[in-house]
Amino acid sequence: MLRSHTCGELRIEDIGKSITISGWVQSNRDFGALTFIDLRDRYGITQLVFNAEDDKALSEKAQKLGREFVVQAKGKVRERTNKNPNRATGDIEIEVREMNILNESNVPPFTIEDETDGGDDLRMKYRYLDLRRNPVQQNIIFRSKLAIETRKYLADLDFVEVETPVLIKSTPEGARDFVVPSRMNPGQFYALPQSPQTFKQLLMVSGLDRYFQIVKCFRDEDLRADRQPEFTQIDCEMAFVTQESVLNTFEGLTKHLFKALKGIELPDFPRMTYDEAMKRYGSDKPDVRFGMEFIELDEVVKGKGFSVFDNAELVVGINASGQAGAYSNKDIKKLTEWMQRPQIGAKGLVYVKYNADGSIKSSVGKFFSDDDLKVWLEKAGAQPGDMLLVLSGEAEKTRKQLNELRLEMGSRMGLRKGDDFQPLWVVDFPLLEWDEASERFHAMHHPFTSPKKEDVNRMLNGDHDTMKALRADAYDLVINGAEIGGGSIRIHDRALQERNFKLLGFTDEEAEAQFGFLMGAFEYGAPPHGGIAFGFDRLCAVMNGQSSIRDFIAFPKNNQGRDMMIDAPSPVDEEQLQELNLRLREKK
RNA sequence: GGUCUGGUAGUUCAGUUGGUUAGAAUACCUGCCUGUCACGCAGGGGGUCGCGGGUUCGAGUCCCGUCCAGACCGCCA
Repeated sequence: MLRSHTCGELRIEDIGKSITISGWVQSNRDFGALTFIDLRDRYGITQLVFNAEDDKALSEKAQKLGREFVVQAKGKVRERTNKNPNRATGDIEIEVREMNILNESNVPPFTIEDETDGGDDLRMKYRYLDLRRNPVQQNIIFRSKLAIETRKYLADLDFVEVETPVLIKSTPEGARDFVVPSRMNPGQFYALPQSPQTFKQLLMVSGLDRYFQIVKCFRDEDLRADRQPEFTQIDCEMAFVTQESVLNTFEGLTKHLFKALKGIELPDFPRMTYDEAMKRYGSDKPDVRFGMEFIELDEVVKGKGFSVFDNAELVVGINASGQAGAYSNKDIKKLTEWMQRPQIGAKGLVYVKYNADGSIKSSVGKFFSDDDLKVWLEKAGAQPGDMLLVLSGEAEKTRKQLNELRLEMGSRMGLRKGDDFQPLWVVDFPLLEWDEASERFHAMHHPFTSPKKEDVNRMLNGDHDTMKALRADAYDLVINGAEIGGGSIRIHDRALQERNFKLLGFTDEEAEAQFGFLMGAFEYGAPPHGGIAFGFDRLCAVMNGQSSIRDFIAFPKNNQGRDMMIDAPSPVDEEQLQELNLRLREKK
């Protein structure tokens, strides 16, 4: 028996017991005649004591234990003379009688502690050591529990977990596909799924009624802190439902997960249309933990001879409450420069400080009298001490820029608290988005999304401008400004689906070649259906107040899509290429 | 495809206007120490300053290129 107890479970009640524990050496505190070893495993840390008076040879052996050695110790639990209140096992220690070194360890390249000194690349290269650290281990355990609770909740609602294939067909729509050559079909390729979308719809045609899957998806796009090339979704689909049923079901799931894992009872989720979200927050995934909503100022700023505003499509601002005193001219200048960085690209930033003493100071004081500015402040509901920040220009761009500013100010003002969770549904997304560059429509969600019932006829018969105004039964779950999930009611009618492909620029032949199987299925009694997919990694991160998903994935990839531990991707043998009928292009 | 930040001891970092033998903390090694839990004390070893080129009497420092890492924009139906 390598252990009778874990390193986390012995307590004062266990005093006197003879036990065996195994684990890793966390630290070695050597006092000559007395040696303390902290032994660590997933469950905790227990202190071992070696006394040279009792057993000199054993004590000397203990003195030589290095960090991360794997050790088995047999001995007696005893009460400590100096207790450690910071540790669950701090009342007891093990008086060791026998010790075996199960394995030695090199000196680790970074400290295996809650706060490590290791940089990101080292941690990724030695991920198996990083995963020994308690915070990362807790994240992985959290993820496991989240998956288990998801399965429990959905299974109770009669959802069936179905595995869909990983080797599927490449489609040019949407994200880039990862592609896998087929040895048995020379010159042909599988693609890894960006999502199991068409399969889950087919399962609805099959009458499975309620499907879910916790499933890996793959997208060959550039990465971010919250984007990995392979990621996990809680993927779901339901037959005979309206949007309302889908939202209620997955609001229920989300509430259950927060209750089960965080002990938090979330109130009902507010709903906001896409248009409203854009108008009030300049984003389709607003962080509603704080207000600072957009204030449109066009009516009160135009026609006063300030050409920047007069020529702008939109003049819009936010009120940074209580910030007038906190920003010197230099600070404003810095903030303006921050807004002018190419990532944001604002032309400038207008401020109006409503000072605590009631006086007004503004970067556009030359063009507007105090009385003019007071009208702005009134419109913004500003109080003395507040500061108005105003942008102007082309409407869509300006809203996007002000969204960045709002989030930045929210962060600076400490309004985006990690332990505050504010979910909302964003609904009524546009069905189609006109892309100027390629002069064609793109599906806002995906090409299987149904227009709203009242828009179906307009979609079948309308002109170009009508198409721009079509609304979809598409919805996103947003928590704290992060898009956690998205879904829609799907098209289940062949004619409507054909029309949609046509609008998206498919020829009939292309649509048939790529999605004929789906449209064919629609002709055999496809029920109305809809669904949703949650970003599982993101949900883990957001529930823990973090923005990077990497620490919730056991073996993540870096910015370049590389696994730095196994060093993938890597070249393959010429022989392997030949077998796959592939030839690499000569390097230029 | 682009923008920004960084790369100096095992690790995390400092390194002034270009100027002597490149430092600190921590880790590591040796010795001492019976109540530590960030143990303490004394001593020691440890550097291709990412790589290549250039400017200069002289480059960790300036310039050009390149590689790597991170954040972001584009992209992500």
